[in-house]
Amino acid sequence: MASIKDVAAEAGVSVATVSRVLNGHPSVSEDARRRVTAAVTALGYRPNAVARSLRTDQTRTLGLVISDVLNPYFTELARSVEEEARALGYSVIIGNADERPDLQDHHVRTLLDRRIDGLLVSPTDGGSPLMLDAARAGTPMVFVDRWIPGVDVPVVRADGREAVRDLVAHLHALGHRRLAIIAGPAATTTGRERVDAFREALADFGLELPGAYIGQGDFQAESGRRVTEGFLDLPEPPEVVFAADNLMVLGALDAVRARGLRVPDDIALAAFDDIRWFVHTDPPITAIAQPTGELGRAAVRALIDRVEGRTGQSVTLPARLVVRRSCGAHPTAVQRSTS
Amino acid sequence: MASIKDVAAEAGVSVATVSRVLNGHPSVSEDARRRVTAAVTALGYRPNAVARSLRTDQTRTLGLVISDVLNPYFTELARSVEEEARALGYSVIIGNADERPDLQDHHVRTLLDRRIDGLLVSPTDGGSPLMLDAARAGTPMVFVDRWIPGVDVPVVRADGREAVRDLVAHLHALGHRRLAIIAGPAATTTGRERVDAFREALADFGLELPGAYIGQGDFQAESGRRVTEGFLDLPEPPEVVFAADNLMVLGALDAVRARGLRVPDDIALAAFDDIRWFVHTDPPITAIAQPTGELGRAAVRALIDRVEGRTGQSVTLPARLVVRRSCGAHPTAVQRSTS
DNA sequence: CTGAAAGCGCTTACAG
DNA sequence: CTGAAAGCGCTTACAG
Repeated sequence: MASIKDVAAEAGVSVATVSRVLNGHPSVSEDARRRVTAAVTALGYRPNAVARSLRTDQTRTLGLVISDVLNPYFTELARSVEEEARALGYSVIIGNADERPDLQDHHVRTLLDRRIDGLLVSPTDGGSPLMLDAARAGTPMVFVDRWIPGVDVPVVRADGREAVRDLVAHLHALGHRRLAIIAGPAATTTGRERVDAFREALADFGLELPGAYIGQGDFQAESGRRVTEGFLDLPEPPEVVFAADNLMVLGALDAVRARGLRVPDDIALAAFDDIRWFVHTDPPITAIAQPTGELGRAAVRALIDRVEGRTGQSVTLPARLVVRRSCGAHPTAVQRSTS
Repeated sequence: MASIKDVAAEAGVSVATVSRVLNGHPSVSEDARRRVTAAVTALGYRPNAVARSLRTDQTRTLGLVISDVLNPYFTELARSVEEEARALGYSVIIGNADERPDLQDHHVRTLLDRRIDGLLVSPTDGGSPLMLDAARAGTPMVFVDRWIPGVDVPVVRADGREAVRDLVAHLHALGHRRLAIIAGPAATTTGRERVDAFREALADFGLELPGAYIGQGDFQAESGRRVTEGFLDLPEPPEVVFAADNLMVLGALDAVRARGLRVPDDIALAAFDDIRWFVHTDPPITAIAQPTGELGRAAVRALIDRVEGRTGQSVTLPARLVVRRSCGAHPTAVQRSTS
């Protein structure tokens, strides 16, 4: 592969001059610029980003560590992150933690070794020493969706409190009183917050959230199935199961189907995170939708602000309830969205 | 951030010795090794992968350019690719082309500039000069799922011919005679092959595939909707619509639903690529499943073979039909899978 | 406007 | 077993 030296030789100038025209430096004669450009195309020269990074101490690359690529929510997040980053002149390298702290650490380490300019993380756990150290050491960092309390890092996320309250109001209006939740891992903020929001909303309606109605999931489909089976085995099963993410509701659906039960007649279902398929499931699933694209873009902007020395801000956007049929027929007054 | 010099100073040895212990070189005294290790942990030193890459001319990184991250098929492919690569000591950087040739080129260029060791591509089109040049210039490369004819690059893919024939047999047995297809872009191999396989299978049953029954899609949901609307507007609409990927069938479902029609009573639906949600759609969707994980792993092995100087082989794995209810009730004899 | 030279952080023959 | 030194491909003050 042709190097800058080859280009310099071909153009009859020094490598310094080649570098200057490559980087659009103003003080280069028109003649030199023309010859360099010609040499570049003649040789099919492409600058070596590795060498450039070593020299400039910047990679124009952002790292994104997501909890699970198989989850459409994160996939959409990743897409908007890459899009915004690209628009701002950065590349992004994605690491998939698969909800495993060890894998998460592996990716953080790899990304740090590659000297990415900034790190976007949706932590799978309470934070490993590695990640905490990186944050303290001053690596530009921003948390998206999930975050780690007590660390001085901006957080970009959706607040689902209002939407969860709307959901509970909807369920209550439909006559449901025994509501259960499939929670995410307690080590994650979203795992805890969604249960808290649910519990508080229930309290507003004079309802309780008994321990038996809190199933411990891990944001993966299989745990949704397991927890739902447990609910169905209860002497008094819940009337509604609210899954804290879109994968666990898939598992819940599997479990309900395996028992030959029907939704919403025998049991109602709802989920956090909305995906396109929910319109076409049997029945269409009521869900809480996050402004995913906006979150991704805001996170990138906050991170790049930090990378470039500005102060990146935390951002919290509201989530919203999308009512469908999985919780039962409902008065049109409550209806926020039909599809 | 501490550099190798700092470690050398701290350990009281030369940078050469530090490098040797870092790379597990045998000829280092036990004493030196101990002091270096101690210095490394004391300083929290992490080797700079950028510098190492520049020096060794290898990045231990593979590039993966997929057609669409929002498509669960590619997401699963990406996951298995990363997994296998990691097991073999490589990282992977994913580029999402969003089915756009220009974006694909952008990512190929970026990846090449970063001097990735090898490139895995699922081309969105017939191949840009950039990609063709890279292949000719000897960049280790492997095509997955889709490929470009006439280029000397191994191809790892699924052959859906048998499964498509099984699908047509299934449809024929159910009494369907007017079968239509939503095709992928003619510029992609999968866009063409699936139509060909469909046409051939129809011919085996004495059926034709009229031009009006071939809708031109682009592998995205919206095109599935548009094409399906066109089919429904036909004086004689098809009895079955077969979508060449899982996103377009989503659009088809949207279109059918918008007209108030029912599947399979009014129109039958089937798709290429199986996803977990198909079990829970209304009705469950009959699909052709690819051995996605296997494809990803085989592609990585073939690519790493090339990277490391061995001859990476092309691999073709069979796809299989998964019968559900979207094409109508069916004799259990034909049934390959229920869920 | 232009070039010679230093240096980014590593690895690796080459000597000893 | 160990170190001095060269060099990977760039960028960028410094002189001119």
